[in-house]
Amino acid sequence: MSKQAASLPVIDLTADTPCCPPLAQRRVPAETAAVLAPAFKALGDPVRLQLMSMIASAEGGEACVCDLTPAFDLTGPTISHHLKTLREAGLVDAERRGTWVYYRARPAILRQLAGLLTVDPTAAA
Amino acid sequence: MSKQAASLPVIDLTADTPCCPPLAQRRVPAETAAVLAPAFKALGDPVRLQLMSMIASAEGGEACVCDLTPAFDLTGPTISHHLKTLREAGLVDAERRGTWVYYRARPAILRQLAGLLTVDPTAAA
DNA sequence: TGTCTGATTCGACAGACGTCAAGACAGGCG
DNA sequence: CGCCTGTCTTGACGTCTGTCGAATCAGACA
Repeated sequence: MSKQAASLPVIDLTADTPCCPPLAQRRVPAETAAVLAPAFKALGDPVRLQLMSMIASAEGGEACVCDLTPAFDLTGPTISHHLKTLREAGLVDAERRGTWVYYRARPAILRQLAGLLTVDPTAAA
Repeated sequence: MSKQAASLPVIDLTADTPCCPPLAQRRVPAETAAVLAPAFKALGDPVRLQLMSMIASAEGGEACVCDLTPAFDLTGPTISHHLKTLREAGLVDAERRGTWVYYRARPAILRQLAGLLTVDPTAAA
């Protein structure tokens, strides 16, 4: 990732984000929207949504790229690109161990997003 | 981007969608991903995320376009375009009453999305 | 009827996105 | 060392997206 920091924010939502009163409870301020929208955007592709699920639901909490790639009818570079998108959105972490690279979900941000979308149970459908 | 459905799917997620065991619990099947990803995608823009919040948190559960538009530094057509995107994603409903058009959130799909992102509280950050 | 206001649609444009092939990089092994 | 396998980066291509101005549609009202 030998790039300048400008293009790769690598959001850290684990800590001081102006987090998550439910979307339907208080109006989301522009700054919060700017921070969280990229995470939703990252989940807004069917392939990435499945990748996210495969990683988050994997045994041991992590998944190897070598297991993810063959699950799709896409080339390796394309999967790698999607994983990079998830990484830059702060949704997953990557770690190289020997030959293989493992991806791990970051539950904190998932909880934030879920909290944002939470709806009062008394609200009608 | 992936495919593009003919034109206006206008997803109805209120009923028979193969809904929502949490993303981290069971791997999301391709069909479910294809149905839900567009909803996340619709929320993946800061303007739409704020629009969604303004609508969902509005008094009476609905918001007039005339109240939404001036909250942004964007033209009317652009706001209208974003609202159309939210509508096509099944996140909101529109209703014209006289001169004004009112938008109303659809809690059911918000609940589905929130459920998908739910994480076991025992999971570490 | 005509006109005014609010909202959407249309047409166009720059920029971003998803995808692939080809190449580069990293680590293991002979 | 060289070679192999797994992963990522680069460069390119076509499509989609966000935005605007202009035109159009829908009601209200005189």
